Amino acid sequence: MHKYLEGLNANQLEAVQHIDGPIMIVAGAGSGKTKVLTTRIAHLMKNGVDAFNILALTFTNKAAAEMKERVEKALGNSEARNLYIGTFHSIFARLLRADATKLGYPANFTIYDTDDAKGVIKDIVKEMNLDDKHYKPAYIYNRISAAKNALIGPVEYRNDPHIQQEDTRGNAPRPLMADIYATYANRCMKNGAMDFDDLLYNMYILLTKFPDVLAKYQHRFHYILIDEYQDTNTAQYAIIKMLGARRENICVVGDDAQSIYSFRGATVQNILQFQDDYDDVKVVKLEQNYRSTTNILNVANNVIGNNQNQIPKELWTNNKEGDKIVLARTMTDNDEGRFVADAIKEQQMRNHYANKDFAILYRTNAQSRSFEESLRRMNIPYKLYGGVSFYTRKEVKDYLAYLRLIVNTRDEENLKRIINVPARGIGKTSLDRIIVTAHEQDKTLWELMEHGSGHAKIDQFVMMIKSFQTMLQTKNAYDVAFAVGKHTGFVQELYNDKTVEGLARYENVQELLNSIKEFTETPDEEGELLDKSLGSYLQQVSLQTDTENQNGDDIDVVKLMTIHSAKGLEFPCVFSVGLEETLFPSQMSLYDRAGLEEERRLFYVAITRAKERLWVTYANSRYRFGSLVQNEESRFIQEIPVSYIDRTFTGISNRPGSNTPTRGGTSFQNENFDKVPSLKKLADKLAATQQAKQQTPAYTPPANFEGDAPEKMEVGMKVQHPKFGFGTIQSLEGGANNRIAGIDFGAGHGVKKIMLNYAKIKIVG
DNA sequence: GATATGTTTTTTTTT
DNA sequence: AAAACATATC
Repeated sequence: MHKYLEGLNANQLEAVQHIDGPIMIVAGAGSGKTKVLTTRIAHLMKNGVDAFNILALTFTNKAAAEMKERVEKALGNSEARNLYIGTFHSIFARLLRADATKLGYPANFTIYDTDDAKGVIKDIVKEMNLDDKHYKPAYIYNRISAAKNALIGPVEYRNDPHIQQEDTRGNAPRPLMADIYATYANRCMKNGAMDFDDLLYNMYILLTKFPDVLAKYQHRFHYILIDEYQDTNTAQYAIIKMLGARRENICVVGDDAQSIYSFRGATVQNILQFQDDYDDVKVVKLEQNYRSTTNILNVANNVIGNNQNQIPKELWTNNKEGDKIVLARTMTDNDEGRFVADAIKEQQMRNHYANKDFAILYRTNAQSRSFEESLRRMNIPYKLYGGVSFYTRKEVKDYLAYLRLIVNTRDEENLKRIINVPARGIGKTSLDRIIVTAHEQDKTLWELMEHGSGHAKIDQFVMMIKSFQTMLQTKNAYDVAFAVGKHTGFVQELYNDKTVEGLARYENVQELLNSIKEFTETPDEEGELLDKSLGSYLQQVSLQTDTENQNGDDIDVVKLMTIHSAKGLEFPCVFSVGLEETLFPSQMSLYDRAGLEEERRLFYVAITRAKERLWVTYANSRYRFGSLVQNEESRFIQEIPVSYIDRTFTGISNRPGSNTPTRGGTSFQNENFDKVPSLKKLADKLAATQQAKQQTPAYTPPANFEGDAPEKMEVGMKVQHPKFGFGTIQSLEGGANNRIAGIDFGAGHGVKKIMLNYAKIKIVG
């Protein structure tokens, strides 16, 4: 047997050695899925398949990079670099470059991220004179996104009676949705830009409308492999089907129990029905788990057993039993943070774990705060994955906007973004005038400005951008980017800002420049001259999320991330935190079975990331939107059989910084919890305060309302405000010309800081 | 046109 | 609580 096939179990071997015809690999968590995929690719190549004829699609760049690396290792040569391995989005972006002009886009089209797209929608809503409180850009974006992922274009959208009903019925009708969608699609094309969903949708359109293009790729890709097939949406499904129709050498790998992306249009039906899509589908189940202890796996199996819809399978392991899992309940989110940091320290002392052996997994990015604080306090190094991405920081987006504009001047969004950054005297009024004229003449902003605008500062700006464009042909991405930073004054301005935030911004821009430099300095591989142009750089950076490329695997730090970003990863010790109703499961998911089952699958994913030790934690109360809220424990807690639980901790131990007393350390029966108000009491209290609010009569200001002079005010005085009504002065601060009073207006408005120079305040007693 | 101040919104999850 | 946004003032 070949060396690369050693160490595979019977089922894995069967999956690897199947060469022609459709195959579905149902791979449970930790069953060696990536190993099978990579070995199968190596096996195909050992059997004479050319790397150029293999297409492998993943969901993250990280997964793609790992796959490429492991194939290379298995092969022992550099042939793997010719493989088409990448995310759906990056591979399709690459393929679309070649034929974008057929669809009316420039070859160097811009890729809009979510913020860019929402910005365009916001502009459109404004232009149509609609209320953006009702036509919320985020809502519209999601709706358009869902349509595209279901292959519903603007025309189909308008003509679909069911969709029209959704948009026009109900208590919040949005009858102009179809118009906005159509305008948005037009605007994007005019801007020469595609959003994330367009990369899929337009790929589908390209293959459907141009049979020669379809034929080209059908002949190129003899073997297609799809990772995480349970997370594919309708558009991805249709494209795969078309690309693979000629040979049907399609290999899909997935686990219906880990389907957690339905909000992105993913439909688990794709994997459930794969066997109906093709004749003679070979099905291989990988049910042996090599990752987790028996206890952890049993917990996972029990939890997921509460779901109704699933492919029957039995995940088992030969691994040792391991410790029971630790269930911990704390008073507040801060206590939860402290508990986790303490537990990490304790494990490091007792069992000699390194920092990088720990992961803290949460439902929402906003939960990271308390863990960051506690880890920092205990000097435990950590790294945050996801959240506000490096590439969505304002200064980075501004810099990239310059670069994108230079490559694609059709794009108004990026032009508008930086035309006055740094300030060069082209303000809102001038800009609005150009926008109106351009739209009247059906031209892009750039077309209008290009040949002289009659506005000296704008002409100067145009000349500058043009000078950068001349560099595109001869200079690499870094040289152009550097020149842009220098000649626009952009970098200088950030450098001059010596505030803490300004310093951070300057550093971020330097980091961006470094990454561009790194891009241009990647050595050419033999026989292949890599494209180091700015256009090439922008293409890949637009699809980069910084969960990747920050080679975090090597550094010894605790990792903090959402469960979604943890998919596909594993850690010796895992903390699954925030198991509270309305948080996990999320509030949004509580009302239908499908939503709840997806949350449960998410919990399943969290549990199955753990190899050796697992903690499940939750807090009685936590800050949300700046105010303290009480939560019940998650229903998922009840689904963990008590026999696997080591309930060693409730409450928070008695240590400095904690104001929660504990008796006898960490006992299960802790009296603190008797003091937690019952749900009933809370509900009553809530109702009472709401009633109080309603009983406060609406206040209407008297006519001819005149205020008194600021210097007359004193603490304790009863005063009257035209909007807030009667109140009492609680505090006074600021100098003679800038007096600020803290005034308590009672139940309706509470305490407000009022600037006495501007507000009219009348003394009434 | 830029800056300062006040008001509103944000939280699912990501390519 | 923080950020994004909108309005007012210079």
